[in-house]
Amino acid sequence: MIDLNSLNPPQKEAVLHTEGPLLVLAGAGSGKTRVLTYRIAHLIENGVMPWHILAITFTNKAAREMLERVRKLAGEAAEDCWISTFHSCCARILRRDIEKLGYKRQFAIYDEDDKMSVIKSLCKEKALSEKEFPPKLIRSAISDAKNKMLSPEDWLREEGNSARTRAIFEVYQGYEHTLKANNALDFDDLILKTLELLAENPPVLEYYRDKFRYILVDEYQDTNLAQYELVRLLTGERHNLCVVGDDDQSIYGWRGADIRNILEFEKDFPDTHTIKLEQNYRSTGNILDAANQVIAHNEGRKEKELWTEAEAGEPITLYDALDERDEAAYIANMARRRQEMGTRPGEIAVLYRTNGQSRVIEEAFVRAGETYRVYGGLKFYDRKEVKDLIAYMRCLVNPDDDVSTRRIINEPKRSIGESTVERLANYAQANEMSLLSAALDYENAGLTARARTSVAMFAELMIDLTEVLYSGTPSEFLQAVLDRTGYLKQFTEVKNEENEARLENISELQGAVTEYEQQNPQGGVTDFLENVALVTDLDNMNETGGAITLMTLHSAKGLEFDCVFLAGMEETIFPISRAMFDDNQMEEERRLCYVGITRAKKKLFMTHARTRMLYNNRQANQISRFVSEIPTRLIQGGRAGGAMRIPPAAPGLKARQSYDRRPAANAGSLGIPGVQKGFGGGSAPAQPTQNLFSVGDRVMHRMFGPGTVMELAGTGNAQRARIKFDSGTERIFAVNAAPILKMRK
DNA sequence: GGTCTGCAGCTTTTT
DNA sequence: GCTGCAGACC
Repeated sequence: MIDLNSLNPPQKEAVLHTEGPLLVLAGAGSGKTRVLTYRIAHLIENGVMPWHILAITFTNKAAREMLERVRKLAGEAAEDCWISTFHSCCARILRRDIEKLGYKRQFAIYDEDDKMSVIKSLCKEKALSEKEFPPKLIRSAISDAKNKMLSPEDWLREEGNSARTRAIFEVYQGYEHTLKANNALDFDDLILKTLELLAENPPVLEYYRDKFRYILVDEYQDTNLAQYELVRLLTGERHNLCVVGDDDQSIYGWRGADIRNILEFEKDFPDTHTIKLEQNYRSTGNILDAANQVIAHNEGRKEKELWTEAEAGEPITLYDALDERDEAAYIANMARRRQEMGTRPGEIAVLYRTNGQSRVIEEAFVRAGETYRVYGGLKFYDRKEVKDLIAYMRCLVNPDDDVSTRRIINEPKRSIGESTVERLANYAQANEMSLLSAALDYENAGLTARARTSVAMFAELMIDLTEVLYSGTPSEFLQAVLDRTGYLKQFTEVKNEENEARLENISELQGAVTEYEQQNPQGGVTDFLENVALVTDLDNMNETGGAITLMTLHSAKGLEFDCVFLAGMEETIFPISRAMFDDNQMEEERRLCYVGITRAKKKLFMTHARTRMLYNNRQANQISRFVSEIPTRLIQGGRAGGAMRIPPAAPGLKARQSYDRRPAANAGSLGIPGVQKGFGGGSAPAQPTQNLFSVGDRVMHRMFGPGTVMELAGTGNAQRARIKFDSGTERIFAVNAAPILKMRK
């Protein structure tokens, strides 16, 4: 029996209001997941069959967590609910019935890379220059169009017919043809094709409408038009739809998420009951206050103000770092300090705007001997050797998949070059067959004698492997691929670090396949591949357990930690430069900041660096406007304490030190009271004994900006330098005390 | 057909 | 500073 008394009145209301459309506007940390899980458990307890419940979340991680929590409340019955992401849910529906749309059941799911290669080859075919039509731009145009449910023709109509749009239109059209011919869907198609399937097949629609009598959608603010339509279609007349969201946490506008879906829900479902959850149970007062203040700078939001009964707690700590390495060292140091104060490492997170920022922070953690875990970034399944092996699996499961066939036809090298592939491709096109079929038909494909031999061997190999595919388990199949292609040979012949790493990745892939097999005994290679495409990277990671978490602000959504670091609080980093001139994008950045702040339960650190290496360029950024939007009363003064000085990188660390570092005294103020200063105000001893500067060196000074060393006197700690700044000013400094950085030439 | 080298472009964020 | 690609050379 679940106990509803642990819920506050609006939460309880949301759980009990089971019939009819329900909109729950749930601020950050207001117990949204709690409401959803209790609601599901409550439904089950009141006689709703679990298989009549569909709960959609935004990430796999969230889905798993929700399932876990429902299981705790409702027991085994939870297993019979569908709790999944939009994309997995659609893939599941499509695996069953996609043949009705003229696809085959073993359809492939294309990732961004696959899409790119399709687009690039189409551009080539149509002789479009990559300068004038960057494939990336075309890719996003196509994705935008799909998110808005526009066919190529619709899109052209909307955009207007010009030479330019016409060209993109043709690529879009060709792209659709190619994917269909390859029996492949991209991420957007998963939603669109499901919609199509349901819209065109009344019995199928009826089946799912009857099946899903209660639908719940989490993170509703992040749904796009297609997803919204899908939900609406599935809901049917029953209208037992409960959506939970927070317009202030909409951070996927760039992916087609349409905030209007939440703002206009009440219009779309006139009998909607709306409940607001405004009491925050997560953060202490100061953190919540800061979050409220920041988000208040946005316009066009649903008015709400989070409040808490919790005490004010610790103030927010802002650290003013000299550069990104100082910032990283500070974070590592403070993370250590918090642990000494009793915080478990799994309760600490470092959040940043772009994945690229993680590297320096990782290096600092390595140096500090800290265990950490990076989410996102370069994904396991993106590594070349892993992709190659996956491509073997893909093209044997789905022989229409020319993209995968192309990838492995000469991998490892088997003397099938560009021209041979082109010949095969032409033959395939002329005979409306797949590239793989053309290879199997090598005798008639018009190849040179030499090429014919190579292709014949390839064809043999593929036939062999197909047999294993149908007779063996996925892991046996992968083993066969490795054995019979000689794929490993290229990495075992020469022993070096890189090859070791690749071999390790391959073992890891084998491990992943085996693990998948154990967890899904009835699953075949097709299921494994679907898992690879949809469940990707981080979801497969074990519980954060004992490690500090590093991730982007985007992936942090929905999570919470006792102690959070927001790194890189600088203009052009966060907010990111491209949002500077677009009000909508700027508001989205601000929402992202709001998301970041509200991840913290007890302690929030913000850091920014005065100069930062970006694109091989050292730049000095202003402190982020978001920091200035937080009242100074919430921000702590005081010192960082221990010296932050970083020893030179150990040789094995691969850390790049691009300039020499001096301890700084009397760090300047940025006009924000109580800002902690870099290097603990010069408490670190000046270490080097040899001269750091020489005449002609370019340097950067806190206040005076860039300049050139004109003259030097003395050595070591006593060295003084006359510096002429670009602004015209000339000064003499005691080198080891002045806030000067030597810049790389 | 394979391999090496030098250069351009690049980083938002993710299912 | 890294990656991917084009062009040159074997």
